[in-house]
Amino acid sequence: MNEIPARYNSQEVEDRIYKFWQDNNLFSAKANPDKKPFCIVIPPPNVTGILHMGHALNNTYQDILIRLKRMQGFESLWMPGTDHAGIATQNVVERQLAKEGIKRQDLGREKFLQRVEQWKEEYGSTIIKQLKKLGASCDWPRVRFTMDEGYSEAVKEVFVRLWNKGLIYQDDKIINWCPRCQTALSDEEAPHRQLQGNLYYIRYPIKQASGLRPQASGQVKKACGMRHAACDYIVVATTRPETMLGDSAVAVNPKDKRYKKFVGKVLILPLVNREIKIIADNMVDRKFGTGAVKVTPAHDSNDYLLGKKYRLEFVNVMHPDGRMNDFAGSYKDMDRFKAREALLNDLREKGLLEKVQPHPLSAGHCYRCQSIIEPRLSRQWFIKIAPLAKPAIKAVKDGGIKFHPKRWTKVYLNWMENIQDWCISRQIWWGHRIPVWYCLDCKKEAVASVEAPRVCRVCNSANLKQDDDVLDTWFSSWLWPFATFYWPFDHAGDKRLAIGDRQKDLKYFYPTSVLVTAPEIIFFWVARMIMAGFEFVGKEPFKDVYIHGTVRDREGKKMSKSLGNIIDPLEIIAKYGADALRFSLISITAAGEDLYLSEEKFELGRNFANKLWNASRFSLMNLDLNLASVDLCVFFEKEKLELPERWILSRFYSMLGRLNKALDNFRFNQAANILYEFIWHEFCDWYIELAKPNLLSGLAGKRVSGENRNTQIVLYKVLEKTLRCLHPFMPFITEEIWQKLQLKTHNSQLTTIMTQPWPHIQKQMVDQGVESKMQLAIDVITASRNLKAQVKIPQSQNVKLSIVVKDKKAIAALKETSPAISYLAKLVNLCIQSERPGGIKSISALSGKMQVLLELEGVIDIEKEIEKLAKEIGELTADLKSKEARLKNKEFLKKAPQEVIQREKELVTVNKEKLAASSRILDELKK
RNA sequence: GGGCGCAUGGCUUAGCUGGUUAGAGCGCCACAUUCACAUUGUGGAGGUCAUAGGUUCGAAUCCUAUUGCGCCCACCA
Repeated sequence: MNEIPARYNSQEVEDRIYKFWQDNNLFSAKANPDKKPFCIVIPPPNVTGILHMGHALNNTYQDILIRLKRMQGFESLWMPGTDHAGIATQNVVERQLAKEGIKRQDLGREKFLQRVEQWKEEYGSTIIKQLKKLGASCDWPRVRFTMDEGYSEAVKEVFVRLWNKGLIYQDDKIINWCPRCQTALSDEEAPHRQLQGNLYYIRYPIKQASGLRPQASGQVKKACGMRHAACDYIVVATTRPETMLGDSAVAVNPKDKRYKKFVGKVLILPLVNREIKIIADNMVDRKFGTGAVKVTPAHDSNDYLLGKKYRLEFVNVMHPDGRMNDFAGSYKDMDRFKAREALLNDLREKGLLEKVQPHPLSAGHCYRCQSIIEPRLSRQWFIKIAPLAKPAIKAVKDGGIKFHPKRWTKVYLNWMENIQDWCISRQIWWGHRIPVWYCLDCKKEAVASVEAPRVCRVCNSANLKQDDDVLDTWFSSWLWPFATFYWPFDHAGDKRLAIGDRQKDLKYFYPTSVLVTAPEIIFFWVARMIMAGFEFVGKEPFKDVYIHGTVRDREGKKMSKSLGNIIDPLEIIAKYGADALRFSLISITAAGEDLYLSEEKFELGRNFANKLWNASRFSLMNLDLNLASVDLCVFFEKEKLELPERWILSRFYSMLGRLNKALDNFRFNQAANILYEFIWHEFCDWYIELAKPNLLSGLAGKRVSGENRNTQIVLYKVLEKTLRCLHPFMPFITEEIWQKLQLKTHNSQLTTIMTQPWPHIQKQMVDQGVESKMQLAIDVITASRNLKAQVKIPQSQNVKLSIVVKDKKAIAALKETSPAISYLAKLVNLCIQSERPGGIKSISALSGKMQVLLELEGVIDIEKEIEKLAKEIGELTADLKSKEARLKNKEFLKKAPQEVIQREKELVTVNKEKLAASSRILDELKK
């Protein structure tokens, strides 16, 4: 006993066990024709990443599945890796440079990239180390990085294939521009968020026939939109007034009577005094603002369309960093928001700012730095994505790929069916450079190629230049499920596997089985992987997509560094243990719902681990036989076991049935709770207590046959199988205990729980009769404890108990279990009969079919007892009334299933008996 | 503007295909410490299942509407 501490010490166990697993190569998986494959590719965390609760949750789900399937006999592969995360990583390194007072431009492209590499070498494995702390059983030697040499070849290959199909094009479009990161972003990377902004109403003077321009204030008379023929100006409403410097028209709706006469006239754009036209287009909403809209084709996507349609001027008024440029006149070099203020002041002074209205609006925000996105006209690379979406839509509609929970299917389909072309070029340096080359001499043709071309195909010049931009990070991530298997095989890049083995691996493990991720990743990654899978490999990348919730703080806010509400999983692991972290996270998260976290929640897992530890400690202290030759099924058939043993076996196997079902349905929290309930409240609370008399010498109440050996076997078997069931959830503690158990009962060398088979259901051991007999005993014991507490008799004091029950089966069952009852309820005498004995002073409790009476030596508090009985009688009467009414209802009798009616009838009988008994006692007491 | 989710005791929640006396955990109250575990045990108090209608023999569960909270999508000048 001394060698096992009374408290589970996760710190002492976890690193040692993890090392044991790794040293024994237990996470590795190989194409194995004798087994079915099960494969998960990890959502590759950013190389810059440090483990947060979202990762902890995400990877715990994956590890549970991987470990479960490994035990269930699958060749279970968890493919690990990291993502180069272009913008995020570049930002991190740029920030580091800033501390040294350097900009990346000072270094130049080559040197900067060296810096990033250097940074990656130093910190890139942080997240991997942290995943190991969590217990992740990834096949680490396979680890991939989205900028591995071989992986990069896959990226280029894909680009060229799409290029050859004509699906890649370059175009000038309004894109999401982040002025801080100074790059284009895809629509998904610029999520809209609510802002409290203003709607500014600005007067644009009309150019008079005389050619005279109205002066500033004083001269203007009437606003337009007022049905006056002689307006001097038109009022437009805008939320981004600084963009007016780039206006090239004002648009109205052609049906708008207020403005009909102005269409075709010319306005003088204030502040810059440029002439712009008034045009009419159906796109304009007559009801919004003044019904007249300024048109800025280089800074707004709608305006861009108008600009193209009416051949307007495209005036870009900003530098890439968000400051105003030469076209902004006196506002040149001001930041866009400073310029806004300055410009509004000037308008106000000139009397051209009619009014300002608070106006909630939503604007894109950079998903990496949160800056407000500037829609900006620029030349970028795009993919025509609609053709790729087709098979990806079909696969989900046909059920070839399933989302769990189901509701995400709709979200996915809705996005897919309205998919927009994907902007894939980024103006940063860290990433896959776009494999397109231009000839600087003839300038005739751009070429896309996996290998850098030597000479121009047209003019043979060697003066070629590669495109400066890099590809969107997600353009490499979308290949993850197959590029990690070295697709397309024939590139020389990575020498870790022979080409034949690469092909074999992909063939064996692809399509992968399950993808586990968070909802915000559906568009970025899940949808695109599905498209890539069909396009490049011809098959779906995975069969099931499990979408879990978002980790929030206790107020429901997302956890973020800036909010300071982070709970660091590594601190939790240090304090509570990785198993506790894992179990707590899983157990409190309803399927697919967000989870609201606070540190106390981890006590749940820690306490549970400690409970299991101590139950095991007790078992280890009391197991002294070599059980190597015992087969549970044979044993069960041969031996006539006592009720507690039959009961715990029955409970175990019915628990296993429910557990399997929950896991099959991705109901992880339910699975965790089934195990918790069984281990704590059945195995520990009841079975171990019932096993004690047989195991411990010198305890009173030894059960009849006192078969110590049978008790040992059942205790061991149930514990050992339970450990296996719990292993995917709490891998460390289960391994530690399991190995100790093997040593104690088998004298065996160290093996591992990891590769033990998942327990098989043994239906012959599930026995409803046994369970209800035991339930009767549990009810009596509980009632007895309850009665003792009520009259403040210490639980340890021996008492006399009578049970009154009519049901003959129940009487027989109670007689069978009476030793156990007497032991656990501390009874000197247990009297089971069908009629209440007279003349004994006692208090009573109703439990199921039984009335339980506790004999008392002293005086009973009659008032209290009467009160309690009256309450009971009241409740019983009400209940009886409603049940009898139901049984008289013809519709009920006609339509309800027989078993429901039957049970209702039984309850009426039982309740009637109880009511009669209670009334009788009440009468006695009243005398 | 469209879509989705959530609403159950003081807090966090389970309740999957309608039939329970609506389960837990934390917190609270009372009692318990030689016998695996105070990271414990035993017992208790505490719920008109957001509101209003409807379907049904029967609704926390299904339908409709309302309210509140949260999330996602959209070319909301």
